[in-house]
Amino acid sequence: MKKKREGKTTSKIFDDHDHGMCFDDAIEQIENYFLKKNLQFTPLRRKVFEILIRDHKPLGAYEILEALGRDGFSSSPPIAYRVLDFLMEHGFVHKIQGLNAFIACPNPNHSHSPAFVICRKCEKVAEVDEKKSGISFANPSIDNFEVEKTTVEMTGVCTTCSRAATI
Amino acid sequence: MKKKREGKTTSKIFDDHDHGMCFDDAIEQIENYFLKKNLQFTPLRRKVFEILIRDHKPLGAYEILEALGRDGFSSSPPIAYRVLDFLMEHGFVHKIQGLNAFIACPNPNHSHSPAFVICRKCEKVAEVDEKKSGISFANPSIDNFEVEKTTVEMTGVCTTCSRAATI
DNA sequence: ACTGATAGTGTTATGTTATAACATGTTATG
DNA sequence: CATAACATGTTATAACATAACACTATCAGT
Repeated sequence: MKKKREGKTTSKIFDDHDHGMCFDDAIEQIENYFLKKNLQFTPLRRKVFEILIRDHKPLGAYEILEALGRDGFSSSPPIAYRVLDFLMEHGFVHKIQGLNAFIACPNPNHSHSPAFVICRKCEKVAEVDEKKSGISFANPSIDNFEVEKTTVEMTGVCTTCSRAATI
Repeated sequence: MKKKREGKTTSKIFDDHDHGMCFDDAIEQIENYFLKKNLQFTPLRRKVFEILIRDHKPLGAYEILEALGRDGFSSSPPIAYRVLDFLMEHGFVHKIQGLNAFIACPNPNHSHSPAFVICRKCEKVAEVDEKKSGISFANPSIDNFEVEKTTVEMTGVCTTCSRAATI
């Protein structure tokens, strides 16, 4: 029951989001990936990923733990952190440093140097690619240094929130 | 006793660091800035800045607190966090998200969108400007979003550490 | 000088995020 | 079917951060 994205034209980063596609595609992709790599997509790992992809918003580790508890899993901290580490290693989850929170990556084939746009009011987060972000961070190379991983986060206010505010 | 930088030519980001200049210049700059802005450069604020600029490496809030305690100041957490917030507001301290640590900014006149290079082995950190970093993040502008602040951190291994390792 | 506003520091308590260490269960493989 | 490797569970604690309130100092206006 795979939905296709409806024919929107605007590229409003926080709005043009067809969640049905996201969820189903993402589950399928992660299943395929794990199969191909001979990794176990266990019930716990599946559940954590589902929790994250369901809302597609950043969740703290302890929020994830609560959700796990509600669904009958153990809810002691290491459970969440271990699974999150695992999913992050494989690019299916990213940590949003500015929020101490985790977000699912629906498409791990994306650049492995994601950038995030974070609204500090509604705390919505969008993952953007280099072109959209106006930020270029491909292959950063520094004298005397080998870059392994980049963290790029842009915090501000989305138009929805700024319109809502009197300020 | 202001030292001038010696005539090095390489731009080895982790190595070409004349600390004497850094410290004295930085203290002078922050004093002038506070004077001009009619802000108090109190003993506590001075001490926190000195602690950070002394080693010019990232320190956790609790490391700073220990140092404060040794120097006769109170060492309960809010003390450090308040001063750090204050110094960050004015650009003299930055937080390194990837380390939950704070680093002094010797030159707050730099771009207000700093980027950091972090060695995950020795945990040394260098602040780089856009040109050096190969990363361009000036005026990032996103559809439907007003960027207020950017966080850019590049984690990897510096050549000193990678030479030292057998790996 | 008195009053009140503001800013800075101190203190206690607690909230939040993350990991260490070890026990138990489960799966793949020789 | 033994055993190595992987996965999960549990307890305890470490590390990071803030809330709420008390006290002091400084300074502007009266």
